Amino acid sequence: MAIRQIVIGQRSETVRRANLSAIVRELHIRGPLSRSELVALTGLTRSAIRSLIGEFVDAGLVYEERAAPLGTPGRPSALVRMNADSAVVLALEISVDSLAAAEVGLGGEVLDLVRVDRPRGHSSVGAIVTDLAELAAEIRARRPTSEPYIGVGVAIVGVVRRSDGFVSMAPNLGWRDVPLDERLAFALHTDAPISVANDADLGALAEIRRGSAIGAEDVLFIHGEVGVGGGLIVGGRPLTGVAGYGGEVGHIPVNPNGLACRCGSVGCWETEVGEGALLLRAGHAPGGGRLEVAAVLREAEAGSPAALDALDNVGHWLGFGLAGLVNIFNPRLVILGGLFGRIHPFVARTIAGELDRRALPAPRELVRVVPASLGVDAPLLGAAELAFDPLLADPAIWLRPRTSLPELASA
Amino acid sequence: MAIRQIVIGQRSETVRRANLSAIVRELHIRGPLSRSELVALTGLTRSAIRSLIGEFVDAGLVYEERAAPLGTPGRPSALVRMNADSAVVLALEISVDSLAAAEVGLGGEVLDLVRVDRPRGHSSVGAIVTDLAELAAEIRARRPTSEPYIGVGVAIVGVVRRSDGFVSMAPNLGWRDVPLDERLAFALHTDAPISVANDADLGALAEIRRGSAIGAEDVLFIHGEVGVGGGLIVGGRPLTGVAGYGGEVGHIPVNPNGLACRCGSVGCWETEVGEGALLLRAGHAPGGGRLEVAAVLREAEAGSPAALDALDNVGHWLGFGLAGLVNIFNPRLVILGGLFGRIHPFVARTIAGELDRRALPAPRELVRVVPASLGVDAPLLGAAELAFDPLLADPAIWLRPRTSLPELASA
DNA sequence: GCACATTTGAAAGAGAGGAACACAAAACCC
DNA sequence: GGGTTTTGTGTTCCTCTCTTTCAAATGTGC
Repeated sequence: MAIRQIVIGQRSETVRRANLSAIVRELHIRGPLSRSELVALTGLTRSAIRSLIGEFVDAGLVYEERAAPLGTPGRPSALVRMNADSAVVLALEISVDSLAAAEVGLGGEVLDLVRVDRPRGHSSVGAIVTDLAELAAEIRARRPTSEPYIGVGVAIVGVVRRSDGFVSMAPNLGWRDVPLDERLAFALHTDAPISVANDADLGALAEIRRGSAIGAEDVLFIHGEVGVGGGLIVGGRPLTGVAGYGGEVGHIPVNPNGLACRCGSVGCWETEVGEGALLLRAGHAPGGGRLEVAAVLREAEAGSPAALDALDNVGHWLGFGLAGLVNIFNPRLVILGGLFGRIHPFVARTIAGELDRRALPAPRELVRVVPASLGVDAPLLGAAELAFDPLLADPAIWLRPRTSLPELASA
Repeated sequence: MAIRQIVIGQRSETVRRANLSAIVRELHIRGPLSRSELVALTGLTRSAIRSLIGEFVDAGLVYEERAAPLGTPGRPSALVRMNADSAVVLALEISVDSLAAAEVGLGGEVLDLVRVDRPRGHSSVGAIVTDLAELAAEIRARRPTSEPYIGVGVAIVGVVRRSDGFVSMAPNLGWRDVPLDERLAFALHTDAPISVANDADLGALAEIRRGSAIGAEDVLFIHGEVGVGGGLIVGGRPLTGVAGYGGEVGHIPVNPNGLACRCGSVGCWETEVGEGALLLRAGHAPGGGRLEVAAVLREAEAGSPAALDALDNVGHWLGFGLAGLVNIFNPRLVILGGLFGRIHPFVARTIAGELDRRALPAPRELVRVVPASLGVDAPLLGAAELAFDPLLADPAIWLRPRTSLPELASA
């Protein structure tokens, strides 16, 4: 019988897992909720909610607090609130010009956050891993308890294989084929599972969980920096592709007569809309970084024709590429992050014009283009969310082994 | 409490539905299976499979037949086989130059199929609906039983809103904003649910269910004809976008200096790779249709430089666009359908070259480009699959009301 | 203070799959 | 050709999880 198991049959246990997961997910994303709100959200009965919440309370992941009366008739419902300290993750970010680390508690509370500048250009894996470990140690030292992290999430400017956190390529750092998860596990002295993903993918995750795209199922997060990254949410799930390399929108060919791209191709989108293109056209040093971009924006505000022309040109190409993406994905929302978020006020009209001209009417009408709402920390917060995913997907695992967690008041 | 139900809590009934669905799905897609193969596939126990199969047998959807010994030791297992006549759908197709109708039974057996040529160019909705109804009546008349169809699926060259089968735009027919489902329901005199979708989307569905992409989770089906359509499968599910307009790859802008496209934009992919572009460059009448394309292919085989150049040019632009799509989607498979399937032998090398040059190494390595395996009927077969979807998703509904179905031998 | 609305708590009930055992049928081995 | 091995079936009882039901608790509004 040459047949492998593909479909997994469901059992009662599956139901329990799904329901526990739904409750944790709602609490984690929406914040404190009353039992009856949970009843409304999940469609389960009060009894079921009651018993499931009871288990979370016993495990210390959640506590209930007496709610202030809301002015509505009926017995007031106690608020169910996540215990941020009961499950904490470490989030790390390797960006073009900074490194960051944060500790985030269940429910999304940022307990601590450190970001340090990093010189642009190539760095050895060892150096960056060491720097990150130092940041992590700094945060760890400030932490009162000694509970281990339940997971580590890492955002990196680079192409990452999702299954195992293998960094296939990170041109901004000069990396190729780096098993980053292993290196970090060693440097951080941790057994916690380490998940690595592309920074734009994680920015998108953060935006749909905590930013301007909450609840949206079809979202394109386009992150501009030196290069262009894309975090694409399709039907509520991140587009990973067959090996996790999906979403590399920066290297869509858009201009057959364009410039050589560092990826080896010619006329990629990022050669037309990346930071370098903007600075060059505005008459600034193309390697200038964020400060130089800020200068261009100041000049544009002051009315400098060169700066305005450069922004207009980038806006044109941004719209050109976005039109194709809108036709392909029919998204509800396009979120512009990083550089694109900063220049949004200057390019919004140009982009809208290109979309009007080049996108099909039906998808065009439905899409809105907005700047990212989480700022520079979006990928870092997304890394935290990534680290929480196993807990959100199957909370039952966390309910059994841990019986004694820091106990907090429960009324 | 301003909260709407979003997550749906699971109950035992959900489990039952999921397991019934898994069984029907496997039988529908893989064909007859023994009980023990179903056990292996689903991970359920024999008792569970036994009782679920028993219900299907009672309902007449499935029957068991004594298996011939297979030469392996052990007691031979009875084969569980779908009863094709127990649930039949009607599939319809409105293509650029043909109309088709088919009757397909549960399990995918094509019971009857008719295809008639259609003059290219604009046609009124009424005329086409009438023609389709006639085809359907013809098939219906040949049918021995009078059981109603469980559903109707329609494939159409056009942009379709998935939720209700509203045809937003069909440039090949000259249609805008047509409520095709309503028109067909009236013309066919049927109460059966009617689902309408884009032909390329349905071609993709057929390819992952019955064609060359069985089991693949990330597939791009690119269908060339007068225009270019895309059926994109992401993570095993069709990419629909927020309103079902997703997958319109034909109108990705690829050439800023290109020709005006009938969509109103300039330099869309389909202006470079569509049938018109091929014929024009090969020195044929651009409106010539399939016969003219066949002529070009014969000339190319005979070594005509003009034909070869035209094919090479189309191959170049095909690869150019595909490179971007491969970078975005990181697919396992790109399937070329329609015109692109026919010219595949002539353009495969050119496409591969463009991909090598323009796609990122990581996704490039993982993708294969193949011609469609189902030929012209792919969208029609996909329409049938679309009509089966409700049954596959929740077979329980079909188990209760129908107690008397045509009974077939069960040993 | 009383009617009403809403939530809580606990016990009994129902639906679904799992585990274990006895039995059946075919191929293999000597 | 008979016993052994292997694979599959039928049946019964058990467990898990959510639902149902009823009584009690705790508010609001008049």
